[in-house]
Amino acid sequence: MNGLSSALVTNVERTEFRVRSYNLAATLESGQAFRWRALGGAYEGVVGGRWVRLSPGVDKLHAEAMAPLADWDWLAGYLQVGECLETVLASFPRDAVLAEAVLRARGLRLLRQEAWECLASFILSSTKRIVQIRQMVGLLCARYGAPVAVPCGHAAEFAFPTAERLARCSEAELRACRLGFRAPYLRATARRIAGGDPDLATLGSLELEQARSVLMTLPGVGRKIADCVLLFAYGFQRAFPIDVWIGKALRRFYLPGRRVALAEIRRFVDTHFGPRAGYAQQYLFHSMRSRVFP
DNA sequence: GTCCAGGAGCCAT
DNA sequence: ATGGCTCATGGA
Repeated sequence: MNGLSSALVTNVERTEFRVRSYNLAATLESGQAFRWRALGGAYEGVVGGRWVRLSPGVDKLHAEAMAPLADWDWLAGYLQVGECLETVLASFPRDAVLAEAVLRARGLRLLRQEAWECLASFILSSTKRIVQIRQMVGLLCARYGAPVAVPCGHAAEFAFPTAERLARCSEAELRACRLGFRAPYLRATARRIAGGDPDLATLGSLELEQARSVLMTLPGVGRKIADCVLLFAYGFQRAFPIDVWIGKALRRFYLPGRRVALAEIRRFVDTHFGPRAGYAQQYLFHSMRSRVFP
């Protein structure tokens, strides 16, 4: 190895997070975030404009990122390694369906993502499969994201594009990223966010319902996508996104035998799953997706 | 070909 | 309030 590449390789910094029960694969592949690529047992992605490689260990996660780093708080927060999963599970109601879902995805966690990336990604999510959302997000990043530092010899990586950058895109440029009818939604919302109305940095200090109604003023953001952002970016753990999978699961296992409107499903969810309902939702979602039904 | 995907917005009841 | 229709795109 020559001196140059050696110097660059040493720019990778490493750390470990001690964690009780952390299912990295289930967490990073459960449809919360769309930028992680599996490489063997490891995962590579970009968090907060930094390239990251993660791999699971025994009661720990190994992490790599590029120097210089003042600290690892940004990654610990994203991964929510300080969250006590036992406390979360203890808050769940005793019901057999949820219990099985928890067993099927031991160690699944909720991430705490950057608000704009989460919002923009879920605007793209409507009537798309997760693999296709990943493709759209990947195209946006490659074309409009700022390049980030990567290890020597590593393929180029890009940050998630800022709202300001996407606000300058034409609808045609966004459609060229395969966004389809979501292109005008993303463009219009990017312009709102770039203009500072609403200010995503202050939403977290509002009450859940208040923050939700602000998000729902954005083009392309209805109840479901608002709840995804509230849960995955702001940590409102009562938020309970109901997509087609979750709706199917709730009707089948909790409200069977008759035709049930979405409003009734919401009333059931609010009373049944408790203060960490959103966490329960993620277990149910993962369980439904990883299972074959007759 | 047909069906469906981590929906939203619009319009007619 | 509630129920249908349309909006692109790609994979099974």
